[in-house]
Amino acid sequence: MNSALKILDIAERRMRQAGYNTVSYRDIAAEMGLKSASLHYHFPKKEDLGVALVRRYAEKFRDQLTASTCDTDLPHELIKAFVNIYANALKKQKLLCLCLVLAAEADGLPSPVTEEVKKFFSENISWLAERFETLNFERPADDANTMFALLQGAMVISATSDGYDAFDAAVRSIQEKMATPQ
Amino acid sequence: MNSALKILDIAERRMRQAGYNTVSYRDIAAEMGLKSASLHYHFPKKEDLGVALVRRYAEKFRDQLTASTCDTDLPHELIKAFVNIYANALKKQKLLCLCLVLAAEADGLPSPVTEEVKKFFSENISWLAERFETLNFERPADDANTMFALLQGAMVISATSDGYDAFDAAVRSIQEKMATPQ
DNA sequence: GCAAATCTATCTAGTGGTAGATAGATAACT
DNA sequence: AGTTATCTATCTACCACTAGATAGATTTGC
Repeated sequence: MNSALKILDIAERRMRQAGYNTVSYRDIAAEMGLKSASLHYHFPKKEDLGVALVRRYAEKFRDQLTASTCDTDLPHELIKAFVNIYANALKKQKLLCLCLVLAAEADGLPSPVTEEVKKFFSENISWLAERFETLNFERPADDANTMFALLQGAMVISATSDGYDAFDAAVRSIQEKMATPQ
Repeated sequence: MNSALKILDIAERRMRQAGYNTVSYRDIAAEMGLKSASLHYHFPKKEDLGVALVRRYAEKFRDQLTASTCDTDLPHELIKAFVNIYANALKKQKLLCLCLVLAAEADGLPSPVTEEVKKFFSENISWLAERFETLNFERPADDANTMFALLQGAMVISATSDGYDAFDAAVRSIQEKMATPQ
């Protein structure tokens, strides 16, 4: 019953560490104490697992966006809340954004997976743009793209760094420039 | 003689499209009209190929930084020149930064490869920081990290996008905010 | 100057291992 | 009894990598 969930949990963690192609049914099964064939019962093809993974990830992300911390009229607070979603994942779980990792190997992915990743990006950038618009930013769409891109970039750079200096520096600078839109 | 170069060219292109683990000696050899075994003469282990690839990439990047377009005292021009290095790769070759792709799957890479990627990032951010410093930016180090992270993020997002709207939007916004540091 | 030795770059052939995936049996729960 | 979930066993395809041979170019020694 919760085997499917467990598979998703393990697959997500591993993919966020090393990418889509490095993760194998064998390894996931071994960590669960199952045989790799059993995983195909839950996710017939790896592509199915990939799609399910991104869909669940997008859903969890949506939940975080509707959480209390994002419900503010202060630009500074909103930006901080959004940044913290990724900052927490990076520093506490030491994991990158699933969709960032997948997008980096987009051409090597089954196209249904790439499609889901694409949706995740456009959905989140749109969400940010809408919020910026209600906060009367001058260029809400551009700023949303900038904010989102900056976070993804700061994450991927810190994947090979020892600490989080690069991430913090990148974020610090943008927070100052964006929190005062006028 | 230039087989090694050809291998590097093909491997770089393929890795920048689909990541390290998706690229195989077999596929590279097939494209060259050779047998995969022959590739091991030039690069004994895949790890050797990976390291050589990042080193050559870093070198080519260094050359672009010392090119005439980057030799300017106008913040606006410098930023534009730096942005164009990646914008050109993305739009003309439809390729992401090699190190971005590799960093996204860092935990699945041989550690010598990850080390080279790390060097590439720190080297380029340092270069930017130094230039920003001579241009009297208020926070040169932070701005360098922001600039670099933003570009990497904008690239990875546009890997799954149809056009370059997201990339252009992200870059447009940062250019305005950074070109007027005071 | 010629012969021997070495180097370069490729080949054929094969190793052991891992990938995702399938078929069919079996167990467990309801 | 039927559904759910896992098993065993197997398949085909691919992976990185190695051994050993070969043909041609280059270098070395006499």
